[in-house]
Amino acid sequence: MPVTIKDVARVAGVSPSTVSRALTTPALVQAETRARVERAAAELGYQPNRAARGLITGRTGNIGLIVPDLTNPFFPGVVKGVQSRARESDFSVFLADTDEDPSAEAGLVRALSKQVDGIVLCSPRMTEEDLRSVIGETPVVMLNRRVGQIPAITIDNIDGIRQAVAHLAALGHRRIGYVAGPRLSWSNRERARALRTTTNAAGIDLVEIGNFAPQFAGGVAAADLVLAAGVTAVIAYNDLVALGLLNWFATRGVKVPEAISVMGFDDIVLSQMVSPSLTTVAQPQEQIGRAGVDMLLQLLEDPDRAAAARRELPSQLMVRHSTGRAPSN
Amino acid sequence: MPVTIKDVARVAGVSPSTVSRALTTPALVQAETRARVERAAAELGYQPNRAARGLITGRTGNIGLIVPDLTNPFFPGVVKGVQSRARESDFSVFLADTDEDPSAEAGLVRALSKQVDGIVLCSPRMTEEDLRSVIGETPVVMLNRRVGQIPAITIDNIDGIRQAVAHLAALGHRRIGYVAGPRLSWSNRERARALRTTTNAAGIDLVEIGNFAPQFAGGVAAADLVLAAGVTAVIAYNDLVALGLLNWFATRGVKVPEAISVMGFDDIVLSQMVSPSLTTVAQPQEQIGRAGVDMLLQLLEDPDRAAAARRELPSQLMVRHSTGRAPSN
DNA sequence: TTGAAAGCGTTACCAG
DNA sequence: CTGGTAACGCTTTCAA
Repeated sequence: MPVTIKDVARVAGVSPSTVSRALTTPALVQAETRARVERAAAELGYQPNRAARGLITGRTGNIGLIVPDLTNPFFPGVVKGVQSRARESDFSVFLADTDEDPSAEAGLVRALSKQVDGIVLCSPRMTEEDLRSVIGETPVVMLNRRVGQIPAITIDNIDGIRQAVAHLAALGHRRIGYVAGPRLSWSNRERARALRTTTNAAGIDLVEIGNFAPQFAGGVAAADLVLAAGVTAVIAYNDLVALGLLNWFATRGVKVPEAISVMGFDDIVLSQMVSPSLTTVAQPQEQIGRAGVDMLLQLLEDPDRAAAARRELPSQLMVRHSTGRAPSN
Repeated sequence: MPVTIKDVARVAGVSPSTVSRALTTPALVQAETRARVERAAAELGYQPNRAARGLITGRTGNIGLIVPDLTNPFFPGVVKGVQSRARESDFSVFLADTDEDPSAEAGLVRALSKQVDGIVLCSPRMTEEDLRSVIGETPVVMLNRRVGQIPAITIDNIDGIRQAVAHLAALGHRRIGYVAGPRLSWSNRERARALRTTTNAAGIDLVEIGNFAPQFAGGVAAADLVLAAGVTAVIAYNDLVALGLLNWFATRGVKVPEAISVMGFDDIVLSQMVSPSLTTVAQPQEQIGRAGVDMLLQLLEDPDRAAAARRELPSQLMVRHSTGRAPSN
């Protein structure tokens, strides 16, 4: 029922081959013939069948995107970036959500790999072993994780933490807490490590608390531990955790920032929607997504040259009310 | 390079036809042969090429999902539902985000339609005319909108509004505001209409304010108008708008719920993360997504019988702090 | 119950 | 510059 290349060929009075060329390699066909083909195609509303094309070219025009949890507002930002960048190059996006289940990741990659030209793996939690086995089979770009030479987009966690600590130090804090995220999260390990060296260099005491789930509930769960730690400021693994802290502090009657300063990481939109608004380190979410697709497309063009590509995006401290003033002590 | 059906056939010592049958219509092949094929397939890690299969069966095993804006936390919930239900039936999901641009919707549907068996259209804003033209070409299930006999999943907006108004009435409110959402949104029109009849029946004054963008900024923009309207309670088109109101009220020093009660709609996770937590009407987001896929799959099975399908899910008032106590007046 | 062959819509290759 | 033919990986007749 749908119109095929043969229909167009018949209407244009040429062979299917010529139609194919006219539409995909216009330079190879006479201007007049091309015009005739284009007219016929438009008239019939012809849309090439991508599956058929992919069968022979080996290119599907699709990319896969795997995220841990769409419910964490950080990821939709990334997804939008991937989406819009992909569409610019006429790629479609397969989306899969692993529900924070590391064991599902590898399977999903394998399932998707047959239908896509490459995969953007967002914040993968899987083991390095799984990772390596999986990237052997399909072009993959990782977001928010760096493992060896695997193509990856990351942000500058170290500098982000540096900015955060400098801010707290300037406010006079001498003892701060860190509510850690998932043990398997690369970002978490990076941030924790940066925090240790930075606070150490600044002569600030660091109390590490956790690990906790990278969600609101994780922050709620951590809140009392934070209070017990005797810190005047706390940095949470991400904004969601920070919001959980904020919320529990509010119900406990602990004033923020008067009694304790709170900082997040990510700059999800929510962080400006709460009061006090949340001081946080911004990750350019859409840009991360776009950069991931950029790199993947390069990788598809030229597997060798791009294979070594890694790119680090800047992070940016956003000072807001939750660290608004220095504590008295 | 990838392993094809022929490879499996060779290893199993049978013909490709038999492999195909063993894997897709096991009943048609002898138990022993089938076992041999399955062993070979597993050993080689064979994954059928869906594109090739689709070429001949006319089924892609993919569904398309189009949402207005992934950044509104309502939609990720729906996407997760679609995702997980689709995966249960071995379907993959193409995702597209229109960025709240109604004119992009029809084009996206057309672009996707060649690559999918059907499309789930979430909260479409496009005109009825576009809608009808588009559904003529591809199986479509709408979410959160009802137009004629087009298959659709909706929630019971009327009952949701009824519960909301009853709650406010019980608290003693006699004059309430409604911050309207997008003019083109079906949900918005439904809620506004329900609000008129319900408040009218209860002898409550209704002040309609807006339209505003269905986002945090929309609520911020509406807040002063709400204060000027002299209402003791306000219902926002959705939670995001309500959060915008809450935020602006906070900066204005207007106490919620003491000075004014605020209600949202949707029950996005955020609504429990702010303080005061937001009273809202819950829409079962994942369930909406799942129901949409359910209906789409039915529709694919049996286009005639299911074509008339429409399903309405219940909505549920969630009372929280933002309407916590009755106003004194 | 199994195999051979045709064909899905497209592009690539080779003549002309 | 264009047409014919083969091939992509799979399923589906049709015979055996």
